[in-house]
Amino acid sequence: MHKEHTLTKNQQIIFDLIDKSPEPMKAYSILFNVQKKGIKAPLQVYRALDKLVEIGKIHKIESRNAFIACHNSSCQVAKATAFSICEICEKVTEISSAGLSKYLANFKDKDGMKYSKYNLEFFGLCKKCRT
Amino acid sequence: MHKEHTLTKNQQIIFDLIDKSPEPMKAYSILFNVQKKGIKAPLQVYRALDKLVEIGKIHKIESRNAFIACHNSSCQVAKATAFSICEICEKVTEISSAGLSKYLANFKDKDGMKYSKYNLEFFGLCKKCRT
DNA sequence: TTACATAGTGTTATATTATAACAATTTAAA
DNA sequence: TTTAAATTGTTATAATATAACACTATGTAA
Repeated sequence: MHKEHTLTKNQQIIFDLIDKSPEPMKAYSILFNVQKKGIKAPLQVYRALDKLVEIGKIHKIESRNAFIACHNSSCQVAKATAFSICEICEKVTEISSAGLSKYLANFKDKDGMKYSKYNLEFFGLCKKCRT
Repeated sequence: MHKEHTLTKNQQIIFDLIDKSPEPMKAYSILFNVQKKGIKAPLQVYRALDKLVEIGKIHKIESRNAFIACHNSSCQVAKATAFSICEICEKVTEISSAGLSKYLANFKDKDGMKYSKYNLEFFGLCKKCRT
């Protein structure tokens, strides 16, 4: 479970928008959508995004420069993320697999180094697009 | 082993530069470095980068918007990549672990879907920066 | 060898993503 | 209450990436 943070006004507005979105949202699309709520500048969006990522309420899909809400309630470590991405429809799903996260959290490189933080993006075709 | 492709002039110039670099290179840094060789515009760089990524000669580090040469000669599937990234010095190393790639190539999500293509980025501190 | 398709090139302009710098305000803790 | 830390609002600008178009090279098949 996430540590509870009281979101500020801008953070709440932007989180709500991302949380309602069925797909990852890009920063300038977020900006466009919240302008009627008084958020006028890119920086206001990016600052809220940075904070929301930091506290684990949202994740950034690095290969897409887009953001989705975290729906992984068992996600202890907000910094360990895994997603599947459909290369046709661009649907993105957060993967919550105890096995996978355990494997990656325990993975050691050649030098015996372990990493608590990672981002994994799988690419393929979703059920719909495969048919 | 990579299928042999004859690189074009621009592709070769840009690959050589990235291949010699001890660290991932960003597109505009590449551009700056190859201007004396007659490559003048961003698009010339991006086109070569796209092709080099496509044929597996280089990889893109998504979280850094930077490119490194593939030094993983056993990398059958150029589309299955894993890196460790030092959060202090930004050193990036390609991970070649048969165990890891086997695990990820065989990973199935909830719906039983397997993914041949993935990108994994681990974050931590490298040996030097840990001390 | 010619003709054709495919891939690559060069160029200008522009779109998209993200941060710097600074002043003012709010919040939370000592 | 006072003080430090975080957040906000704002303008300007940096950094990353693609669109569109005309032209050129290369390989292949008739």
